[in-house]
Amino acid sequence: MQAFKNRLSQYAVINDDNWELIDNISTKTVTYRAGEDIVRVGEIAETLFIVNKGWAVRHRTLEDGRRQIVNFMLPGDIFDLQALACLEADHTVTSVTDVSILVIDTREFVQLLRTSGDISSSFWWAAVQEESILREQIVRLGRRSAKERIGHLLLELQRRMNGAMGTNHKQLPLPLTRVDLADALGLTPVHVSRTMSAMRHSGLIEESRGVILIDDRERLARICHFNTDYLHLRRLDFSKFSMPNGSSHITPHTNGKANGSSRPTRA
Amino acid sequence: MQAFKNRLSQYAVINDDNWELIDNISTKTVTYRAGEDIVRVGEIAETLFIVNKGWAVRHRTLEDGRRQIVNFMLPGDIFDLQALACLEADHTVTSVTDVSILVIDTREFVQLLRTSGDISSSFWWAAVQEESILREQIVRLGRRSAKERIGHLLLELQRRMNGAMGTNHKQLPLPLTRVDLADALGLTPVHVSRTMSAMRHSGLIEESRGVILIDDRERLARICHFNTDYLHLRRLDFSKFSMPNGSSHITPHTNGKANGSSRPTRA
DNA sequence: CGTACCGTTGATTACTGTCAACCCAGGTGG
DNA sequence: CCACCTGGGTTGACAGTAATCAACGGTACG
Repeated sequence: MQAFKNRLSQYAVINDDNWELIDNISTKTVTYRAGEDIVRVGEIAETLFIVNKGWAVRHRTLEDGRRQIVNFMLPGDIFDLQALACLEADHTVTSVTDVSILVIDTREFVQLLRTSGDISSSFWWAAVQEESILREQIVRLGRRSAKERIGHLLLELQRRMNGAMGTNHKQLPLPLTRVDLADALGLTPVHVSRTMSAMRHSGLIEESRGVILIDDRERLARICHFNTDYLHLRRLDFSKFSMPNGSSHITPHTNGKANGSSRPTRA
Repeated sequence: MQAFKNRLSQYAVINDDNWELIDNISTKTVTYRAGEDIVRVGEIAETLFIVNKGWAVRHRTLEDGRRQIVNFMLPGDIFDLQALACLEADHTVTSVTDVSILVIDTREFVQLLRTSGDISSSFWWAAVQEESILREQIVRLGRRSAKERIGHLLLELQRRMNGAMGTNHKQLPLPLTRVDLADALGLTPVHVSRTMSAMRHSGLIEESRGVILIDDRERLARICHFNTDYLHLRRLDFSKFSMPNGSSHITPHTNGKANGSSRPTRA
């Protein structure tokens, strides 16, 4: 849960009662070895998942073998919120590294959402951010060159990893093969390899033993038109969700105006 | 609201009390001429929107002018659910045709979600479907040829329009230029034109005065690897959201087991 | 020490982009 | 009623990015 809390605490003001509620969510930890399927197409999920450690991908394979990675799931990411609607999974989720996953029962989770507006908001924010990342992936695939796609993705993953870990490193441990990158970026592994080596030669990135180093983030960001707006990294205003004064019985653990002070700030 | 109700009623069992709640949502109707911006990048939305009539697109333009359409908004589609998190819009929404839009106040909407589990579920389902459509767009852009992208998008739009209108036509009125299609599909207008004319010659589609006719849907679907699973067109099971027996005070208009019968069916 | 997996590089092909001309329908105005 | 204009759409010639096919090299591991 730590990674999710890291992520959240940077962007939202959560009071102690609510941190306690989050801590008390009853979870089961499950681990998978690298390359195992966590969710399969067509399954109806009964649970939500939060990545605790390791990387996973959501992907789809067409009948003729073409594979597209839809998004990467990093520590702190929640997935299958769609389980709440009890729908069939339309993609497979597979671990990339060894992973540990927190499993949350859907019914219990829905109850939790009812008890606290702040918690609803937290998860809602996470869902909005995820969707936003999907939209950016669409722009990446539709309108960027190979070099831009690679640089842009690396910057995104770096930002997200730092958010999950509560760090701000220039290094990015990247447990992905050229095939993975190609399948995420709509390219072939050969072309990814070629393009990355060109980027290495022009000093945009360095790479050694699975770790990417981006020395001049500004420069890479300029070249790739990377802009963090879509990650919604600003402080949140949760007042929309706070309970009206007349109905505090819905929220036993918080009072209606607890977050009145959390106006949006231009971090 | 009719289009949304059409869409919803095909996939969910909603009881009369809840239909009434939906009908009583207080909305304001706003109309825009073709080509006007409805939501601009960077704005913080205070409202939700439901498309009532006409088409709109969500899109983003890079600094150098490259433009990507992220998704199409058809009648019955809800947008800016992210307004609930009070976040800045990361894309612009623009009308394609003249449109009429229902505007719903966020606060009031959040209240409504609290009063009925069925209503929460309906909107949740819509949100999940939307996200699913985004994921399919990613696969389309990443791993499909020009011909497949075009055919696949046309089939999706046809299915969605029929869902919104409650019809099952072979015709699809398509108010999009080649430029729009190109910007949605990550191609150039010239190539879209060429590819569509090839598709016309091979009898995959017909086109006259802005209306596409897909005579042999099966054939086109086979060629484009189109599969409707991602649209989640099956009956929903809302029991996850139904209130537990002990807390019916939260849901004055419905009792806890009203939807016990809506098991998922293999339509 | 050989196998397996991954990354790299070269040669060639092909799909899609670019630039530019032309066409056509619809609306406007003389 | 017809010349004119405008915004799509189409077509051709050519260019360029990325895909394909294939060989080779390095590192990990049994």
